Amino acid sequence: MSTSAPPSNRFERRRAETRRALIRAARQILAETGDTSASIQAIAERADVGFGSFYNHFESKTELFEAAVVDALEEFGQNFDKHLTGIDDPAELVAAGFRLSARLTASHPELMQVVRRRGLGHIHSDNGLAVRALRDLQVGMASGRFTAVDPAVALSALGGTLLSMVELRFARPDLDGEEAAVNLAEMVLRMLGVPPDDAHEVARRPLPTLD
Amino acid sequence: MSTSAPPSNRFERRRAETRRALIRAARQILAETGDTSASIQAIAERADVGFGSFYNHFESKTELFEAAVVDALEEFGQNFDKHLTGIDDPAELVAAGFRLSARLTASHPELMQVVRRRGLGHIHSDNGLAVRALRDLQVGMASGRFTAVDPAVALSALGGTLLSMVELRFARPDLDGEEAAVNLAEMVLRMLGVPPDDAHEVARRPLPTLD
DNA sequence: ATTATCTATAGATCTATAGATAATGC
DNA sequence: ATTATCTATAGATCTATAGATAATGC
Repeated sequence: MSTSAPPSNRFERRRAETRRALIRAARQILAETGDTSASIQAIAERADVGFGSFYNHFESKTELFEAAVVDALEEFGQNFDKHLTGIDDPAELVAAGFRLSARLTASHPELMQVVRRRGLGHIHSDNGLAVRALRDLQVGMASGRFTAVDPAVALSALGGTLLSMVELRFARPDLDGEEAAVNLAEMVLRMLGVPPDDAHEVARRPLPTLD
Repeated sequence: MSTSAPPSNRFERRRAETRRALIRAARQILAETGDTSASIQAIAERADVGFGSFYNHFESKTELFEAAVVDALEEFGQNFDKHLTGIDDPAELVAAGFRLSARLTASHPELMQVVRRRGLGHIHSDNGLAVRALRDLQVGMASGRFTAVDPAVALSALGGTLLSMVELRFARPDLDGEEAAVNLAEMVLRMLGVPPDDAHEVARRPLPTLD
């Protein structure tokens, strides 16, 4: 579904482009105000697409906005894949994920505003990011790096703190974002059962360069 | 504002009742679907109030829904006041707050659905609950019970985990709620810097009876 | 020939207000 | 006499669709 075959001909490419334009417009609206009451007409105009085209792709506004959220979460996950591959230690992975997310609020504010406003409801859904996080948590618990608890509980705690950090970045832009991220990462590691000294050190390891 | 003078005469009482009915209807809608696109007419009907009355109290739907969220958070805070007074240890207070919140999802689902859907954006606002939490965190950091960090960071972490626990209760009703709350409370205490042994014990102290 | 997009529009719905009605204060 | 509620409604806006247009496949 997220990895459907690349569009083979010009027809399908154009169709895909129209769909993308609508989703992009929906994402902008979610990021700017989070208010989904904009008319379909206004959305189509923003996407620079004919009004009727909307109905070639979506049955309702709700469906469009939901697709835009899933799309954003997928892109968020791809950033993790891109920048954090090769980190084996689950604890280091969690810390790096926090710090990466903090940086993304600056470099990709539109994307992260969508995560901020709609992420909570997807913590336990089967999107790629949640699935990967769950797997990393389970690896960490199996190896003893993390204290064992119900995986759903650990995932909740991790997702909740991540979202609250994103919220913090946007609500308090006056604070030093890197410092807040490191502090929160350290706290989250302690929460997961990493000894305080260890948590302090791991949270401050150099990050892989994020171009 | 939240503690305005009690309505002196029948006029004001009736006026207040109309306003309450509208807010109650808005809260129901927020709890049921979170979809704020219901028409003002539909909301007025649900509140069993004349359509035009809406404009005597609110200028827009946004204003009404915002008032409903503030109202819900206030009620959430009152539950803390009612059930958790007399607990002096900040760590115990945090743990008891988590367990109380978990129980409230069962006993007051409508209230807690609103907290779930709209709480994140109010973690750093000046509602009563956030202010109290901030104070308790600062007390705990001053006394050394908690590890000192920027209060806004601590508040984020606390609020985020609390909200994710509420999310977990609704998303995974199959899990044992009391157990999940205790586990999360223990994790949060570790996160705040309470030594693991302590955290384990404090999270399991008997709660004050919650009638 | 097929398919998506686009324009135009009918009909439904919604918002905001005006003016009538009902209830209370003084 | 005052004030809030209620009913009715004008005008604006929105949704969903029908039919024309444009672009590509075969």
